[in-house]
Amino acid sequence: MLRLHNTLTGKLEEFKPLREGEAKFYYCGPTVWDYGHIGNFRSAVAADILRRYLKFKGFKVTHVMNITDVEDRIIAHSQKAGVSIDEYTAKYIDALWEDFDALGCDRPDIVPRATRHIPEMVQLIEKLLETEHAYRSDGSIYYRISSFPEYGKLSKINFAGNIVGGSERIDTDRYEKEDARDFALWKEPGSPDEPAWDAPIGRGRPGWHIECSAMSMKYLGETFDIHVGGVDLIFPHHENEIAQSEGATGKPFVRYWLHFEHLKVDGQTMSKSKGNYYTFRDLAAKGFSPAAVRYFLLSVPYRKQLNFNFEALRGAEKTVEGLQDFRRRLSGANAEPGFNEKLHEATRRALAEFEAGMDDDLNTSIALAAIHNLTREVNTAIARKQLPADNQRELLELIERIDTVLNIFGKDQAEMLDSEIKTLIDERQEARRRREFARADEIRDELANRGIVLEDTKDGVRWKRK
RNA sequence: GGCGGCGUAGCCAAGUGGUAAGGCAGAGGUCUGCAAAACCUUUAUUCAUCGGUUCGAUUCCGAUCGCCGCCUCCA
Repeated sequence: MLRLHNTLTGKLEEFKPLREGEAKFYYCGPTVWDYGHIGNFRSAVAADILRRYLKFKGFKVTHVMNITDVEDRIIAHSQKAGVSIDEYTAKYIDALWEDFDALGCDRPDIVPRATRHIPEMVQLIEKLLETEHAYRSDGSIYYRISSFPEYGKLSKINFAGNIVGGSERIDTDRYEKEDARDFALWKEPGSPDEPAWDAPIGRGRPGWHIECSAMSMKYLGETFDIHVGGVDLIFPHHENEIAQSEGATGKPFVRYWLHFEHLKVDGQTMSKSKGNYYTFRDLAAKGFSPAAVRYFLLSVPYRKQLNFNFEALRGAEKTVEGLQDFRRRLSGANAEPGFNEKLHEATRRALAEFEAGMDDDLNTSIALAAIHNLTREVNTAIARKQLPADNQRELLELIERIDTVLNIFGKDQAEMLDSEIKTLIDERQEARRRREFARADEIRDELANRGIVLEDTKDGVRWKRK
């Protein structure tokens, strides 16, 4: 039984999809503008884990992910560069998918683009105008928050003692709004050459929030199962999505809201000005493997703030190497026919603990602990040459099954070595046999320089690529 | 000022009203020609601090200190 923490109710709730056996979710992904920092990828990996675990639990999953491409900054920069929005965003989006793939995230089923869904947004705005949830002012269209009494139910922000009260930060330029909280649905272009769309509601461009309401409902229905995103989106973005969608349809918008916590760096906010701002590519350039980054990002439950530093990432690198070595060792072990009840029990227990952890609001820490406990036990059995073939098979199946969710064990290297390297390895074995260790070490160093790491075992030499 | 989250060993951290998971690093050992890997043993009388409730608190309550986020535009 999968239980998820629902921001809407503040409680851990059993996940029951709208339609038996199907799970549909919408992920407010990174904006094109700043997709690359590792905080964004923590969310991306968390969404990936959710998707994969829903599949693990047997749900047919529909995963929609948005990459915002009508942000003001994008418009400003594309204008400055003298290119279209599409031309401007293309390189960011290509890079995003490259990183996404490298991090072992499955591509979402649908990636709608705001720029391709203007008619849907316009339609939604028209509906909101009809129902008096929206009003025109000064060429723009705003959402009337006073028309939606439930406003604030997600973020639980107390507006009474807050915004209207003492804040000096109210934007006094915004006189055209009826209420300071009202937000733009459709914006009049600031200048004639600013990118804008002609529509029955007037020439303009969409406000930020409307795209998610329009696109999520288009692909997932007016009410759908899960909506996820970073905690920073709870207010105002997700609050506004609820207001727009429920205002327009009169139906509940989303049943489960999940929010991913932020990443800190050395206990501090990650920011460019602090010089502690890292992109995934920065880390890759420093020699960290994508698997290590993925492991690090998923090693702590998504609702906990995760503190990044290089010592921790080095730890993740070692851990992932250990897990991948384990899989290789397991599949390469010379197992005798037979079956060991105790190992079978350990295997069964590991799966049960993995699933119990994941069922508890996707507690990956617990899930990983179950795996580590199992690998130690199995390593001991292998070291003692007490791994029967039936257990070996069962264990490999388990790893494969668990890895459909975590995707950290790496692929089995079925790769063949080229003959030159193979000859060198044989030559080294021969040198070792003759106890010409200087020569043997020389060859080992030579291979290491070519990225081949050797390990001598009782069953012969094992190699891996570094 | 309002609201929320967090503070657990050198590092990343899980967790619970009943006496601290897991990983990395460290120490000792086994194995090895040496490595590497793996295995074994070991590493928090203690969970920011101070009070309170309780038979019992890291876990509940209050205060204090520190860190993070939201409360404004843009996303």
